[in-house]
Amino acid sequence: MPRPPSAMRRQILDSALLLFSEHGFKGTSLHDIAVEAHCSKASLLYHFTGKDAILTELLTPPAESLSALSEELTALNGDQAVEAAVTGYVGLAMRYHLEVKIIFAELPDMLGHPVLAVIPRAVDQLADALGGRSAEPRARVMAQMVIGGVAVTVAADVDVDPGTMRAELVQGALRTLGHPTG
Amino acid sequence: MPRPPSAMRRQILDSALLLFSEHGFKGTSLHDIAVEAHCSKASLLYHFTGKDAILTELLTPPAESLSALSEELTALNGDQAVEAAVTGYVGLAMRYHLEVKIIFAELPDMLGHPVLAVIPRAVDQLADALGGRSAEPRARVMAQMVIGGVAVTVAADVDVDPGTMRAELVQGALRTLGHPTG
DNA sequence: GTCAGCTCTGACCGATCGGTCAGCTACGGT
DNA sequence: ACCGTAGCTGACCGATCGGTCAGAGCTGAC
Repeated sequence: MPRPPSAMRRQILDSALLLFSEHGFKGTSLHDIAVEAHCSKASLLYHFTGKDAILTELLTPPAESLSALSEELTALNGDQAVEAAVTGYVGLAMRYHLEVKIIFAELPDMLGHPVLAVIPRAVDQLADALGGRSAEPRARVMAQMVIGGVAVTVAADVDVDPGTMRAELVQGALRTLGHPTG
Repeated sequence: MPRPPSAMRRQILDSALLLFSEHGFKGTSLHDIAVEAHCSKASLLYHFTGKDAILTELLTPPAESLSALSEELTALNGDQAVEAAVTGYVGLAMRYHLEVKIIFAELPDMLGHPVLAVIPRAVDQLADALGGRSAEPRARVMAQMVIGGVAVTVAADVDVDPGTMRAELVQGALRTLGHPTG
């Protein structure tokens, strides 16, 4: 039964993303992925060096995007930084909502993963921008609340169209931070 | 090395709570708990019928508290409901922050657990109160954002004293929801 | 002294885990 | 027609998982 030759690799990644986001990384076995992708377990390990390699390939794009965002934010200050941080983070969270779910599902074990090693620093910079470069407890708590709130909301199954979701998340985050909504 | 007789059971629960909150339920083995509690794996299964029974005993108090809160909220409306929901939920989340971490770490698998079967309904009622009994997309998104934001912030290791944390979480949640802070 | 019972343990079990390996099949180049 | 190689697989491996079981050790009642 010849399948289109290069399709299997993509299919494995899609199946793994779905299952990881649904049952967690540790909660998903190679057997589960093989069944979902309609191939054998050995075939997974032909295309990928191991279970970890699948996760790495899935999480690399969002990790790099988050790093890039945090770099851009360092050049901004004040309201500009807050607004850019909010819209940028909301956009990333929505684009990679399944990956976000995987990452947040198994913190802090996930942060030990090499490909995610950049996250703590990126999140720190993000929180710094969200808090308006302030060291006040209020600012730090609110930054954490926004980061977590957006991540969980995006990972949850709220039946709202994406456009509304994005707009409400941005405005909600700005309100949380005590910023006047333009 | 004879230990005070009934101390072991409590010690097992404390060790399990710590490890579950740190590495997740699936990420913690009975061996890990036994090492942390300074006893044998077989001893765990003398005091508890299984790994699940340990989790059940840990999660029952917060689950019952959440149920009780959601019941109280049904009697309130408008601003009263919002304020009671915010302060009640923030208080619960802080009191049971380790348990919250465990629950949020492995959603939705955790929701399949019998002792947590009450949560979806309780959260729905909580979200309803937070959203001011409105069906608007904005209200539902904001309710989810508050629930998730508070949970993640409380589960994270933010170095802020509990009093400040509680006050900021309540005010932040009210701002997120667009409520005037008294 | 001795017996009953609570607490605790080492040894062991089947199941499942991630991963390895030899080999089958199909196909493109020559 | 032949062959090299990419794609894929069943069978198998050691490790670790949650859980079982017979019995050791201690303690209080009589």
